[in-house]
Amino acid sequence: MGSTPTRERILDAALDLFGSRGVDAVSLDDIAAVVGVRKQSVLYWFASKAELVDAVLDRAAFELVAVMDAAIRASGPDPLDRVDSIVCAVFRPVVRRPALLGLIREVGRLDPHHVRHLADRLAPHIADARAYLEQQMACGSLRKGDPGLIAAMVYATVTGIGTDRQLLDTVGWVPDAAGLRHLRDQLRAFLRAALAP
Amino acid sequence: MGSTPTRERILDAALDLFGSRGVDAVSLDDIAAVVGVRKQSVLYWFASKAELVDAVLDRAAFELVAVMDAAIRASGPDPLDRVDSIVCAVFRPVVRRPALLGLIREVGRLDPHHVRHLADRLAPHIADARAYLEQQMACGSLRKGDPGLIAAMVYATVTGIGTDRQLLDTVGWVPDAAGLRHLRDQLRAFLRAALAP
DNA sequence: GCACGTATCTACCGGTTGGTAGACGCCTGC
DNA sequence: GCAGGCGTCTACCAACCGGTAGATACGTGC
Repeated sequence: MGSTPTRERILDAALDLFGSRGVDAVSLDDIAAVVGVRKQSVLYWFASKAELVDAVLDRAAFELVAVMDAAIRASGPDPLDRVDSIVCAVFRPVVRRPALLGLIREVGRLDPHHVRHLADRLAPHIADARAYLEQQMACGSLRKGDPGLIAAMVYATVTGIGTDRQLLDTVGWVPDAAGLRHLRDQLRAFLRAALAP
Repeated sequence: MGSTPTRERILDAALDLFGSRGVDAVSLDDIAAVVGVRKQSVLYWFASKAELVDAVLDRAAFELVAVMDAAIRASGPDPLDRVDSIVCAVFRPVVRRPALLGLIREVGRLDPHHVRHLADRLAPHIADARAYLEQQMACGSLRKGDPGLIAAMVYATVTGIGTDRQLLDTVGWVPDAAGLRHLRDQLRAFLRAALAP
């Protein structure tokens, strides 16, 4: 098939399948079929399904953290603008690949081992975000509140919107290019109103 | 075992297991073991796993809609108070049974058939909520915006908080009785700030 | 030419899955 | 007492799961 190395194509296919259908509902055969290879070749690159799950989680977390870091570095000093630009930056990969957030949301149902694995990798970034929010609240640039909870609510709102497309359909929203921009701007206004001091 | 009829105990156990681990990760044997019966007795009451899934979804949707309806009837005319009392009302069953929202969020990964089944059941309530929001926005009692999206964001925020306990742990929040009240009040303030005109 | 490492394959294994067939006990009406 | 429905059971099945073993093709260095 393509020239991309097999290992990368396996990670790619696994991310999409795990994220959209759930880890337990996807067999190694399913992944192999997408890649155009046999299950045993998947097990050649990843010694077990658990190891593949870890690798996929690593990659998804890395990609999202990279996107958010870039957005933070590119944004101005105002914390509301900063949240705004993070949302915009995260929105693009998320609507292009709904499986990304779907996968992260899967974590809660996996073995505690996977949870710890991902938590360790994200811990420093979460601590940074928390410290930043705390500081901005202290100097009055953000509504006061528990920074951990505020971060959790922003996360919950973004992931909820990003992953529940099918449920969004039931409230009468059909995703097209203009609709996506509209959705993103509504979400930004929603968060801005909730966080302004 | 208990005096509750087997069928009800099966639905109960299935809701908890499906919601916490995911439908595909739960076998009929798992459910039967919790109920204290053999898998074949489960298949006596529900002709197939798909039929059981439908019944469980029906029940969860019915329970949540009933709780929200009661909260709406008990609340005053102010739309912000109404949202507030819905959040409070939903919060209780949700923290007591995290599987409830976990199950509803599972819907997106299931067969389109299940999605349609649930959507049909919820459609009238969603239409009501939408019309109500539209009216309150028109007369200036709520921030203006796409009512479908506003509803979706409220939903996303509540369900995100309700279901991502393990991820919340990673941002440093441990759930106890006082913490739960704290979380609920933060969430109410968050939504109130986001929806106020 | 040949040994070696790499990447993939076919063939298979034990265990588990959702689902079927049929027997067993138990209550109830007659 | 007994016929029949009801609920649960044991026994089984084909399909599928993750994973192992071993063969095959294809370089590449010597």
